[in-house]
Amino acid sequence: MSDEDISTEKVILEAAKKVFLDKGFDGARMQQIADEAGINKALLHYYFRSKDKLFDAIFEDAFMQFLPNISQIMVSDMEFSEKIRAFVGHYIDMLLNNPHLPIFIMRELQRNPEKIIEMMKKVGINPGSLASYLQKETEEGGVATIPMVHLIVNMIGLCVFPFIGRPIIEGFIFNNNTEAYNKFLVERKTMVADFVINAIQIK
Amino acid sequence: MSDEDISTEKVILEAAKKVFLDKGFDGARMQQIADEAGINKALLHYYFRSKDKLFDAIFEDAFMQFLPNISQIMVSDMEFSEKIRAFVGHYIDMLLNNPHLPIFIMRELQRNPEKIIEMMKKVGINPGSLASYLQKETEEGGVATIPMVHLIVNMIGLCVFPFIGRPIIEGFIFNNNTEAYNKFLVERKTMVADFVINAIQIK
DNA sequence: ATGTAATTTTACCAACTGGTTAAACTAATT
DNA sequence: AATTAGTTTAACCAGTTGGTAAAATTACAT
Repeated sequence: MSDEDISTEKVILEAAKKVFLDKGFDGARMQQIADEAGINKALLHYYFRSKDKLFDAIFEDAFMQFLPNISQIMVSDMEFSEKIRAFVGHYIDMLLNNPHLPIFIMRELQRNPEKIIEMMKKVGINPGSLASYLQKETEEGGVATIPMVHLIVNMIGLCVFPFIGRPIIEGFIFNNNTEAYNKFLVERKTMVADFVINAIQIK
Repeated sequence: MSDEDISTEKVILEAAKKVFLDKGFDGARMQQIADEAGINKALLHYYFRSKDKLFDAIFEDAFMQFLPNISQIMVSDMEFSEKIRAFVGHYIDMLLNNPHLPIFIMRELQRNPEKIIEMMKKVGINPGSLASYLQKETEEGGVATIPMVHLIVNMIGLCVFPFIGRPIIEGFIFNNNTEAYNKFLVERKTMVADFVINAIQIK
């Protein structure tokens, strides 16, 4: 019982994640999720009573996965530039494994912005305290005095944007050459790090 | 006839733009667009035969508006750093006037990536030639040898991302303080320009 | 063997949605 | 007065969608 139970639940969650991430809540169909999971619609409602409940389960997981664990790296004892290199590398790697994550999160948060409050409670991190910690470190370390909030947004944006803007970049810049686009994404692991490190160096 | 005709069509288009940009194609309802326009559903179909046709009219406009006219500025005779400052300033200004544009474009292009081909035909620009033009200019001008494709994506990403990620930035970083978030956006006009210029300077 | 939970099958429902139709009304044109 | 295009009203339709109900089946555990 328990074995099958868990595995079926996981199969459903995986199928739901796939469909929801691709189509969004409004575009997703319960039937499609059932098909993807290899079960029928009735069983879907047997495990998760409603589309909303199923979606919530997916979204919470996805949001946690999307949240860069920036603190963990940034509070280590590396050189500041090495911290940036480590963060960018890890974060882009995660996005390469979950390319649909960013647009999904953004799309659904725009559909229901109040959700952000719910999420803030479930996550313990406090971006404010991290920012002031880093602000101090950079000021002491001969790094340009860019407000830390901007630096954090810049870093995340540089990592995330190429995934959100995939159709435009792949289609417009790379003439629909998927291979070139993927190579471009991998290149960015070093390219973005160099870019950021250079940007905050005092001349 | 012609007078009323044009004005009603515009009213519908404005209403449709508002609803589509906010809800996306899947989330938008024809009834809601009719209400927003202050007319009834029948008249909506009288002017635009179907939801798809109405959406296409909106999307094409929105896409053109979103496309940064990067070439125009970049081929002028300014200093390279001034070009960057001008581009970032103009582009962020446009986004401040159309804050929902980025997430709308990204969402709908993900829903129907083939659309990018249709759009490429309607737009004359060729990002490839611009990139090689700029590449030459920077190499001659003592600027760091960052591949121009990365530089362009970086610039656009730095401008666009704060608008796409609004709920996260406003909610998570600014504790839902909308005023602080807006101030942050305006700051970025100089902040992003400085950041990019610094990043590509050779030390 | 018996009971129990998981699963399928099938049929079904109510609400919603895009879209249509036709008749009537309005206001400006001729 | 007659015409015409724009617009409203209101009813309606067919397809889709989330969700339910119930009976039958499967598989496992006691």
